[in-house]
Amino acid sequence: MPEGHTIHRLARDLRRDLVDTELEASSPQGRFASGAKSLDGQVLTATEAAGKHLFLHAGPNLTLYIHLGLIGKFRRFEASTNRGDAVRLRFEREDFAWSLTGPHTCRLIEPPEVEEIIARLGPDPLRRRSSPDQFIDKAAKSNKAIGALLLDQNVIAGIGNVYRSELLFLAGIHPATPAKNLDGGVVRKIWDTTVELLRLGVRLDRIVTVTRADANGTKPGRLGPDNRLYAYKRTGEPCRRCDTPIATAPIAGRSIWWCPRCQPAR
DNA sequence: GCTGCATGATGAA
DNA sequence: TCATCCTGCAGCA
Repeated sequence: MPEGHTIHRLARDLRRDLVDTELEASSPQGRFASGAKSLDGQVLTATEAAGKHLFLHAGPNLTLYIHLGLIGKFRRFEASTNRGDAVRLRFEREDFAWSLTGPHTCRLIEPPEVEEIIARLGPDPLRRRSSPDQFIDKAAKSNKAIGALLLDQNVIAGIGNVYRSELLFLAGIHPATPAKNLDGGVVRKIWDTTVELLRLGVRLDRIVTVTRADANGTKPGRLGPDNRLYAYKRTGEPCRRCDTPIATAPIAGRSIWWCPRCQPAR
């Protein structure tokens, strides 16, 4: 589930649940035993998300750095449903627990590394002061397909495989279009849409891109599991706007989906 | 029960 | 570009 919206939502939920409290940390599965031991008893001071990277600050020089990767999850369980198994890190409370499974990265780092990680990311549409300028500049100079560029975290941080298909659908751009062929205004518009969609994703805690108009008046939050997206994984199904079958092909090593009519090749 | 895939990133080739 | 890592679960026998 992890694109940028997931991580920012986690930062928010973990902040509400755990900031200013003493952590009760353990590593049931054992792979983070020493880290959990270091965190145990520390007070969580702040949480922070940058792109798909999550930072839990426990004091001025101790930060837990988590990247969920493709299959990682960080979930909140009621105490009664709290299960062990593959849990890399658990924060236990009286009534609930946060359980981290399958993360790509989970380790303790110090402030300089936090800065390095954030510095090498492209602008994150969900961070307050981020500006699209760098993204627009890089796009203007890139020979890469826009479908590939949107996945490059050094160019724009937080977009994943679902959002890249959906953003290009909404922009009416064929995913194989070289980024530098796109007008700056078009790229800026992609950014604006990304801000909008990621924010909605944080609020709903799920990816929804279909607009009200295309959902026949149904509120996006009420859309069923099969009508929240325009293109992603809809191979052969009719486009929600023009009924043309959705196409797919690999770009940057992963499948992308588009509507051949709404997003014609140029 | 087993296989393969998944909203990701990396290091080797 | 490809294999690899991490886990869970849909789809299949």
